[in-house]
Amino acid sequence: MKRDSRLSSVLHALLHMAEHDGPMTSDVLAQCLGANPVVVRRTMGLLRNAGLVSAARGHAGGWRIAADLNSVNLRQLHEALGEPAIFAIGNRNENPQCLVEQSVNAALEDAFSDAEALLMTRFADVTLADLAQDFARRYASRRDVKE
Amino acid sequence: MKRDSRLSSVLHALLHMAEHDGPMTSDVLAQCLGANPVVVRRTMGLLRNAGLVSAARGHAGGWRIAADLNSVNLRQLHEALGEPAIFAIGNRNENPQCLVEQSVNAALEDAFSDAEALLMTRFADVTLADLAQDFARRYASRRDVKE
DNA sequence: TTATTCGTAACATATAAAGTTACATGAAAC
DNA sequence: GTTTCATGTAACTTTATATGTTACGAATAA
Ligand code: FES
Ligand code: FES
Repeated sequence: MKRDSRLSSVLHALLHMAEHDGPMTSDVLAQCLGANPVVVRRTMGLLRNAGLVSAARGHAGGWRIAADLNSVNLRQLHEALGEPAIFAIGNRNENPQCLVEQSVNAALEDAFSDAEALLMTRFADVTLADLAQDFARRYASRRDVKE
Repeated sequence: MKRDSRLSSVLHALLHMAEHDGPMTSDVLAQCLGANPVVVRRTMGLLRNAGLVSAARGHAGGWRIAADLNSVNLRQLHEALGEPAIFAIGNRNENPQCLVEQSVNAALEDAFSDAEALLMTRFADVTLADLAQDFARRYASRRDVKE
């Protein structure tokens, strides 16, 4: 299965934007991510719909963050992306008449929903500001190594 | 992404086999699951490699469970299937030089590995015997409704 | 008026799960 | 021993979905 990497992508883009003055264009972000500008627009458009970023057209246009880094967490971003399916493993048949399949599905769904709940809790706990700080720490320690 | 439904499939097959005397052929299981006999052989073959089922060829051949229902849990089955990827969401680039991406990946992997650990714990807690019992309960309560 | 940039539809490609065909191998029935 | 039944597997096809690409319209500033 091909994994959905949009959350990773938008995080990368947002952190890049956080470290950058002024708007960044889809083309620049796409080059940064090793992705396609249209895909960037498509994906960032979802964040725009959620009010997390704003877009401006024309000269000196592009994307900028429209929220406080402290107030945006990973869960919000996941939601802004439409809450895509988290698991690559699933039930064969979601609406089985067969009682055996019902038992199987119930057991699996129990386990998966617990794991999903934990993941969402972890996501809610990490803000863009946290990531920016982690980046700053990594940046500083790399400079230490160089010196 | 297309979700991997093999765990669900083999559980369905195993419970069916648990309720059934004698071996069951790939064709019968496939019909039960609404799947393909070759896919059944392919998938059950992994369980055979793990010693969980045995296969016999020729007349009166087929698959049978080769372990105590109490001693087989969902985690073992997941492992027997080759521990396929659990998440449909992932990092864009697993080996980034970019420090921003490193921060993003680290944060996401933290959250995902916690969720995966919880899922594996839940899986380890559910045995085939548990599922068979749950099935028996559902079967009984359906008969109650009918009467 | 021109250059730039987003917005979006339509189509193309890539990847992986599941399905399918084909045939070899082995075991029981006759 | 020959036939029938069943697994074992390789090779290929289909299907689903994420991502990429092309094309063009709309808005905005130089
Ligand atoms: S921050 Fe732009 S390439 Fe990673
Ligand atoms: S148990 Fe065979 S169809 Fe569900």
